Amino acid sequence: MVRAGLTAASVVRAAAELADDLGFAEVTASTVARRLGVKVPSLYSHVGGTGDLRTRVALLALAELADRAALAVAGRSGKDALVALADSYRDYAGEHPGRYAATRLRLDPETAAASAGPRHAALSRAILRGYHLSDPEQTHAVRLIGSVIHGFIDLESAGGFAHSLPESTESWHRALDALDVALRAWPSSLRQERS
Amino acid sequence: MVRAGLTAASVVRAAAELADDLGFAEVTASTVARRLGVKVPSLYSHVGGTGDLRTRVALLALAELADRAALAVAGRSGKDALVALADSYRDYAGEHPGRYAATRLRLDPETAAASAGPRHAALSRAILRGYHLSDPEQTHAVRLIGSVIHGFIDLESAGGFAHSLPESTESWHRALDALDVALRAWPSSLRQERS
DNA sequence: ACCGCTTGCCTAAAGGCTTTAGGTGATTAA
DNA sequence: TTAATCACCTAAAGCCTTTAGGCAAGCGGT
Repeated sequence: MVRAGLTAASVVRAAAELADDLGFAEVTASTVARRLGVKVPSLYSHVGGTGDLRTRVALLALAELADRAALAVAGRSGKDALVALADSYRDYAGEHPGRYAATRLRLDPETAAASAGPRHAALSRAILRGYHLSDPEQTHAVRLIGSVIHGFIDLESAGGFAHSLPESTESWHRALDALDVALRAWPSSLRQERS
Repeated sequence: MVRAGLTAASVVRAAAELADDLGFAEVTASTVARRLGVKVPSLYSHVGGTGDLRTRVALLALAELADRAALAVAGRSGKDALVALADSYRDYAGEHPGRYAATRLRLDPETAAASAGPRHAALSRAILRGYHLSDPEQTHAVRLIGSVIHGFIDLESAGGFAHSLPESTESWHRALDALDVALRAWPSSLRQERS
């Protein structure tokens, strides 16, 4: 009997590839074992089961994405940095749809705190250095940036913009232009205005 | 043997309630049958199975949400209309988290076209009457509005903003203020600018 | 080189979910 | 009242998850 040489890492890698190929929902002990050419119970020595497997893929994706985003933002500022950050997310989602979907798995607070999640928040905050917002307003702005980026990618990947002109990439550029405008003219004091 | 009086509609209603209580992922033939006090195979006369059940919940939610949104927007214009539309989405997601999650189930194109989905798009477009954008720019703007609203609600419901000040409702108001600013100063010709 | 120990991967088995087939009793209409 | 319909049932097959326990591959010590 030739041993397959499984490790926790190799199992998770296979799960991540499977997620990208077939969708994150297809990541189960069963499908991963099949892909590895191994019987299902063999996974249980390396990984806790289907739930644990998904969590590990999420942590992997979060970390990979944070690495990419950090690299993209390094050496840029202002709108340049904003666009680089946003593009790194969208590109990652395009290349690794399953991993990106994994990114939004609900993690328990303890796991979330130990994940790369906080690095993502820190990157958004760093970008805002170019926009000169007060500290509490920065938090609101971080949330807006996250909403636009995540919301667009999610709708796009769900096929919301598919097969309808104009190109969704064009809309993406417009959304980032608009976000940049909004951040520069941050409306913290305009709350009372009527249109 | 007392008959339970199931109909397709009553089964879907039970499924929707179950989604709101336990999460959309818990909607299965099994859990719904349990909630209805009925054996699993009994559902198959009324509904096609787990997949069909989820699709029907999605269609129900899409229709309910479109009704609410249309009511909210009626008689308003400009920023008022934008805020009313956005709030109707967020309020619905708050009251019916499972149904809202169902809203983002991938439907096959035919089903999607027959759903209330197009009404949602039409509502966003209607709102933009107050912002005087050219037709192709309207499409970009519709996508941005969807991204901000959906992205925020999704991150909020995933617990992304939980337990960290300031209040997420405050951020929501800021995001809509910023969106209003962005729509009024729509950057269709500023694409070349550097920050 | 051999021997024993660790441990990786296996088979077996229990329990749950999905879905189809076919039966039985409750309701309805002649 | 009785016959027909149909709502809900039991039975059964197949897949997935997870635990328990076995066998043999490959390592460390001699």
